[in-house]
Amino acid sequence: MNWTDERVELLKKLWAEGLSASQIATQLGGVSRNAVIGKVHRLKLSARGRASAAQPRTKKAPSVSPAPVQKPVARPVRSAPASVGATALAVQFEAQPAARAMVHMSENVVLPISRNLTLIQLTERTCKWPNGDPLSEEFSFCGNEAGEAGPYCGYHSKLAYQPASERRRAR
DNA sequence: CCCTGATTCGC
DNA sequence: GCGAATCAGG
Repeated sequence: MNWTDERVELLKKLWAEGLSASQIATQLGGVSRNAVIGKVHRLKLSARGRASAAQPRTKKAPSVSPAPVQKPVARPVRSAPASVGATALAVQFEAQPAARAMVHMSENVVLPISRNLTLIQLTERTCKWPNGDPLSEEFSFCGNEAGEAGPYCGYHSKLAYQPASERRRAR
């Protein structure tokens, strides 16, 4: 990939918006974050808007208290393979408002404070539970730290539907 | 270990 | 000019 005017413009824009070099790299595609940083320097853009200051990096969700949290959801029924996708979807949309409610309830109350990442911000270790309507502007992914077992954080892995074919199989 | 940007230097 | 490797740091 070469630095076309277009790509340079996009780079400038995203850099000004405060995205990290790696995020910009994944958006541009075909370049590494090193390449982005190198280019940024050659363009003498290093300063970057001064405004926002330091790094927003991981704010940890308030520490987990063992407080018994009720599962906000109806569980998917075990059979009906055909409707399974729909069932999972239903769970998702039912769970979400409940989860929000939980956050606002009291400070003792626990979990799902999502980092609300966009698709491109996901890594192999961020929870990929979707938040909200995929067609809306606010659509995001949970983004909390995913467990070693799967693509979701501890909380969402309990809500996620696991296809039988992936429940116990390598290869 | 995850991530960040900065710098160096062979190409 | 480019960017991988490396460094320094949160």
